[in-house]
Amino acid sequence: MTQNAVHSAAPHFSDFNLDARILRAIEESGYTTPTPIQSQAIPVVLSGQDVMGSAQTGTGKTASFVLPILQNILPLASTSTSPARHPVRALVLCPTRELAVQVADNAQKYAKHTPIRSAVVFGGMDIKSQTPALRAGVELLIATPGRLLDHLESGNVSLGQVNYLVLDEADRMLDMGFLPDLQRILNVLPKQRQTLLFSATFSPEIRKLAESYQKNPITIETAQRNATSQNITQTVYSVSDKMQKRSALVQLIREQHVEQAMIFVNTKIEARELTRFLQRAKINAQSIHGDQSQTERLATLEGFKKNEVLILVATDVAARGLDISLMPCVINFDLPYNAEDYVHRIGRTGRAGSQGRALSIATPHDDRLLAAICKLTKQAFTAIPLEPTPSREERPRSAERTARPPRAEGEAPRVRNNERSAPHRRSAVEEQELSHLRRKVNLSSDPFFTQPYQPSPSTMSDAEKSKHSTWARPNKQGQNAPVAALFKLGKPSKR
DNA sequence: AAAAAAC
Repeated sequence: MTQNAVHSAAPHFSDFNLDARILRAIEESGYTTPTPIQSQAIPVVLSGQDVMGSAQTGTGKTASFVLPILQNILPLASTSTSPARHPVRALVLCPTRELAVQVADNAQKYAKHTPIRSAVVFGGMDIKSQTPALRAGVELLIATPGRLLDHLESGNVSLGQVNYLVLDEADRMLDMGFLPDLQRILNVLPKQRQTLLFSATFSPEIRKLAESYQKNPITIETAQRNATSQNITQTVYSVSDKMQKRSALVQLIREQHVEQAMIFVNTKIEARELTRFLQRAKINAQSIHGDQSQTERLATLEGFKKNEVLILVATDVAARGLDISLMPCVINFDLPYNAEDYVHRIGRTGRAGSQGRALSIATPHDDRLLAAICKLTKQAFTAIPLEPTPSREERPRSAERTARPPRAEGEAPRVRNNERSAPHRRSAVEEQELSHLRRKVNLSSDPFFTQPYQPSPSTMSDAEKSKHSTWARPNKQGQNAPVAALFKLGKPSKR
């Protein structure tokens, strides 16, 4: 192994003291140059120290703990068939089931030429199918907390020899909802262990809390704290009230040429209803949220990865960690309640050096949420208004209106009603009106749509601005011009 | 104020 003595060329994975079998798997995955978080974290994890690692979304945090952990446990991996010779040495905890699956897939990929055994356990699936692997023994276990506790209580697994603990999306794992389960797991782990925390975001409170779970942690930050990826062009659009959001969304999808996107909403009900709405507008949409069966969630995510589904309407179950290759666009239909979630949501795009777009829809009601996002990510947004045309006659008919009357505030969500009013029951008039919305609008020559970023009258210094390259883009049209352009072109023609 | 995570 090269020890990186005098090194002028670009860094390479072979610079680390990794076993040839691990290096081979890295090579087969097509990676040559480690990312900054990998360059910095891997040696520290190999050295045995605790790490609190934060790096922007899509910069390879998973490999930065998986690779050195594999290296560290490799000498202990037995080829014996005795379960007793295969205790769990390393445990990775994840906040969602899909993320656990993804991390496990990665671990499997990097471990494939080694005798290290790994398994993943998570809820919502038959527990019996997970038991044999645990009973046979695995060195590396990836899990969601609840199901892991279930297996612990059933005596399917023992964690008494876990020397490496990773909290992936650590700030989430340490929040109130997870803390009790996490504490119960920590209670059965050896005190003598390495604890690694990784996330793109750490609030000051969580950062402080995290310290109590680690021993002299080395903090590794490869970017400004809580920063969004530079690869993502972020735009915020405003509408005057909540009822405008659906038609604004359809406009954005059509006029911004959104071909594949994740659309985030704040509730499971909204995920279901918005998906239904988009499907009626003949948009290829599916949803993913916690009220679905796990089988359905996994199938939908697979379909989205394979481009069989173009629009994935998601709750924050899909906000963190998920790596969907070259996914080009994230839309916040609702702004998230936590500013950190904004960073994670938009981080589903612009990964591994690719370019991405993030569009958000805000109402005046969302001012405080937007302000919190600006503050956290150290950016200023000027929302671009998307106002409906003034006269009732000229106003574009929203697909929502066409499909069914809008739901009044406070009225119970009409979930069952929705199920019955399937697209084939639409009247001819409704069909005709919907066809307006489906009309393909070619706006590629309009400067607004080839120049999506709206710079803000900034209060930032030039030095600060230079850290946010997307800021510097001038808007020759002036702030209101794009709005007018959008509305003129967005109007359905009366024919 | 909501989502997620065990049965």
